[in-house]
Amino acid sequence: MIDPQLLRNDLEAVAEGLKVKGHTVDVAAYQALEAKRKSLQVESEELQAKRNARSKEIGRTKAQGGDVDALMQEVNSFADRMKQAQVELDAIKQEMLEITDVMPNMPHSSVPQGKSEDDNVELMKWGVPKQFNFEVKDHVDLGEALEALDFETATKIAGPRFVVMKGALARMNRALIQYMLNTHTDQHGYQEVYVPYLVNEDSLKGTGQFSKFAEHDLFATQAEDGYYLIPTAEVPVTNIVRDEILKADDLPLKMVAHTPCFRREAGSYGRDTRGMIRQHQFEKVELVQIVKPEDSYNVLEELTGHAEAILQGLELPYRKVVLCGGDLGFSAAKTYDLEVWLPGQNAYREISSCSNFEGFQARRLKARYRLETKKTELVHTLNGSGLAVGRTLLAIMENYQQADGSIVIPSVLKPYMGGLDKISA
RNA sequence: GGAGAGGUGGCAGAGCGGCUGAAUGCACUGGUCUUGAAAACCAGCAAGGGUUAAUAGCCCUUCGUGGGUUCAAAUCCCACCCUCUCCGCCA
Repeated sequence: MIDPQLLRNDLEAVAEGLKVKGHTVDVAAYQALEAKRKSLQVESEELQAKRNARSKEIGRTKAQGGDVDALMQEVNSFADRMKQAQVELDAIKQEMLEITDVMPNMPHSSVPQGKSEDDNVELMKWGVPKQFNFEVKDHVDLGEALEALDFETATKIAGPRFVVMKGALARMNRALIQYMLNTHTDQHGYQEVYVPYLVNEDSLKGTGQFSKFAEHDLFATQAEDGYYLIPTAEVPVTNIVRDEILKADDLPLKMVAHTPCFRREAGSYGRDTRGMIRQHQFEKVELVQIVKPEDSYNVLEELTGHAEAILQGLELPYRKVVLCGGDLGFSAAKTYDLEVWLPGQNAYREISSCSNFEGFQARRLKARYRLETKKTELVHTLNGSGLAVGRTLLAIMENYQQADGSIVIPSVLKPYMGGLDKISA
C-alpha cells in the first residue's frame, strides 16, 4: 500500500510514478473523495467528542443525584447525525480503499522506463556460454533419455505441469537445496527458518499476493479451511514480522527458507508447457531481509549478490537485468532478475528475482521497528530467490551435458552426491 | 473429534456499565545516589488515525474479531476466531 500521506499531499507525483508501471490514477476523482473524507471525518470526530463529553457529564451529575434529562436530550439531538456521518465516512473510506488497494508500488527513481520485459535493461553478464561440439539437447530430452525425468507419470498422478524425478537427478535436486541453504546460512549470515506451506488470507494480503489480479494464481484448500498453498516462501517468511514492532538492534533480519511453491499458472497455457520451466509445484530457496529504510537499497545489491554467488558457485553463466517499470511486480519498487543461460533454449531465462518493496509490504503488514526517539517506523522488506531449485537443476542438466547424454555434476555439489561425478544412463 | 478453562499494554496480571487507555509487578528509558556498577529512591513509558508547518497541542479509535443494547461498554447480549489443559487419534 502506498503511503496515504503521500496520496494526500502529492497525488500528482504518485500518478506520475505509477504511469511508469502502466497504472492510471484518476487524480481529480480521488481528490474529491479525499475532500469528502476530510470533512466527514472532522465532523464525525467532533460529534463523538461532544458525545463523550456529555456522557461523562451525565455520569458525574448522576453521581451527585442531579437531573440528567436535559443532557440526555442534547445527546439524542445529534445522535442520528453522528451515526449517519460515521456511516457516510465508512462508505467513503471503503471507496478510497478500493482505489488504493489496487495501486501498485511506485518504482524507484533508478528504474528504467518501459512497457514489457523487452524493455528490461541488461546490467552485466557473468561466465561464457559453453560451446558444444555436438548437438545440444534440452533438459526434457536429456532427462527422459536418462530415465530421470518422467513427465508422463506425473501427468497420470496429478496432471500437466508436474514432474517425477528419479534416482541421481532427484538426489541432485536435494543436493541443490542443501548447497543453497548451507551457503546462505554459513557464508551470507542468514538464519534458516522452516515455515508453513499453507497460509491464511491475511498473510497473502500482507505481502500483496491477494490483489484482485493475483488471486486466481493461487491454489486454495477447502473454502471452510481458508488456507492457500504458498506461491512463494516470501509469503510465510515475510509475514513473520506482521503486526510486530521490532527492536532496531534486531535489524537487519536475514532469513532463508526452502519451501515448495504452488502456482496455478492460469492464463499462461501456451507458455513453457514443455519441461520443468513452469510447473504447478516447484522448489525454491528464498532469501528475505527486513531492514531499516535507509539500508534497503544497499541490501538489494547485497541480496542479489547472494543469489549470484550460487550461480557462480555452480559455474552457470547468467546475466543480471533490471526490470523496467512496466515489468515490475505489484509490490516491488525495484527488481533485479538473474537469468541463467539455457543451451537447450539458446537463451537466458529467469532463475531469480530480487526485489526491494520499500515500505509497501510493511505498511500492509504493520511491520515496524522502534527508533531511538521511541517512535515507530515502517521497516523495508526485500526478498529474492536464491535460487529457484527446479530451474537450477535443469540449467545444470543443459549446461553440463555431455555428448553421450550424461550430465557432469558441478564440483560444489559432489559432497552432497555421495562422490558421484556424473549422472549417466 | 469429545470435555473444560481462557483471550486486557513488551511480558505477567487486576479491573461493581460512568473520573479506567486501563491498578499492580517485571522489563525498558531518564534522573538522584555511587570512584564505577549493583541496590534503593524519583520520574517517564501502548498503538493507530485525524487536525496542524509541527516529531507542539487538541481530538477520535482500539482491552481476540464482527455485530448489538446504552447518553455511556474492557465490563451486558449474540455470532465467530484463537489459545491452553485433559481424552481420543496419529508422523
